[in-house]
Amino acid sequence: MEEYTQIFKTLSDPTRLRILRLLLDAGKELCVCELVDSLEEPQYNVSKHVTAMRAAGLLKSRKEGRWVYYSPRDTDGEFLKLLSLAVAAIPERHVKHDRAELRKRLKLRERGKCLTGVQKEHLLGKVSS
Amino acid sequence: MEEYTQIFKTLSDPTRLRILRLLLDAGKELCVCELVDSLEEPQYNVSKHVTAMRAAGLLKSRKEGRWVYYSPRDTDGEFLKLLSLAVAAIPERHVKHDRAELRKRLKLRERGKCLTGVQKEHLLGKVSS
DNA sequence: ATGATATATGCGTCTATGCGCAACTAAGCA
DNA sequence: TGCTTAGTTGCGCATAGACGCATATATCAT
Repeated sequence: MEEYTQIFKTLSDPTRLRILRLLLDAGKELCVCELVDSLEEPQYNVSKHVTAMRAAGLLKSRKEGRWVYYSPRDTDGEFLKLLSLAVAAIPERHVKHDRAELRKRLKLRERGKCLTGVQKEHLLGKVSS
Repeated sequence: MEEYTQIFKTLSDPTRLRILRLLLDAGKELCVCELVDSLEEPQYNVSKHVTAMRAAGLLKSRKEGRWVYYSPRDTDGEFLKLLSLAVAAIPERHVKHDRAELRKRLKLRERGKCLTGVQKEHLLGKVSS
């Protein structure tokens, strides 16, 4: 069962659950800096989380230039399909804020591409300089 | 989101996931000693896990004499309903053994009631005497 | 090449959690 | 009243995981 408990464990962290839900709602791949600005979590943290989710088989990634776009992995099995539906069924009020931040952030795209990094400087994970 | 991450965390342990799946498959409430003999996990361990699952809102319990019967809580919301379907969709080979042990154990019931405690003595959690 | 930028990762720390053991509660029975 | 039995709970240990910080990698621009 470890194959399945691993997936539940991955979703047992608020940041990771928010990431998956945001990606499911967005309907398009998002890069790390867009996730950072939407979730308002430090860059190194978001990066670690998406890496873990990718390892768990929940996300796939695509590198384009300096950017890495993440999206939900195609749900091959019935289990993952139903699990995604469950996550998508979390009432909207829990995800409203993240979605609003994402909408703002997506306005910075041009021709559908992300052209800049993290906008909220205090989320970079660097302290001085 | 903690309300939801808590549920995922609860299912991120193999024993707890097996308990839920077994209860979903059984279609009837099971007492602790029946779970112990089916899962072949120590009694105090199973007890702790079902207590945690009950606290997380996944199970309900009913006491009858010396026995406590557990069953999946009625899934009021869409989220829990889909989550239960996902757990029920875990391929059968992962739960075959537990189910076989449960089938054997249920033969000890009389008039639909459990009349005895843990049969596999080494799972009691007591060591000597 | 040099520097800037997007993302990833290694390390130390702190907290959370699962397990084994032992003691406890509660219900039935002699 | 005591003994047995089904289940629960508190404690200590060991491990796993999340975070912050610093640094590393990789790509692009000048």
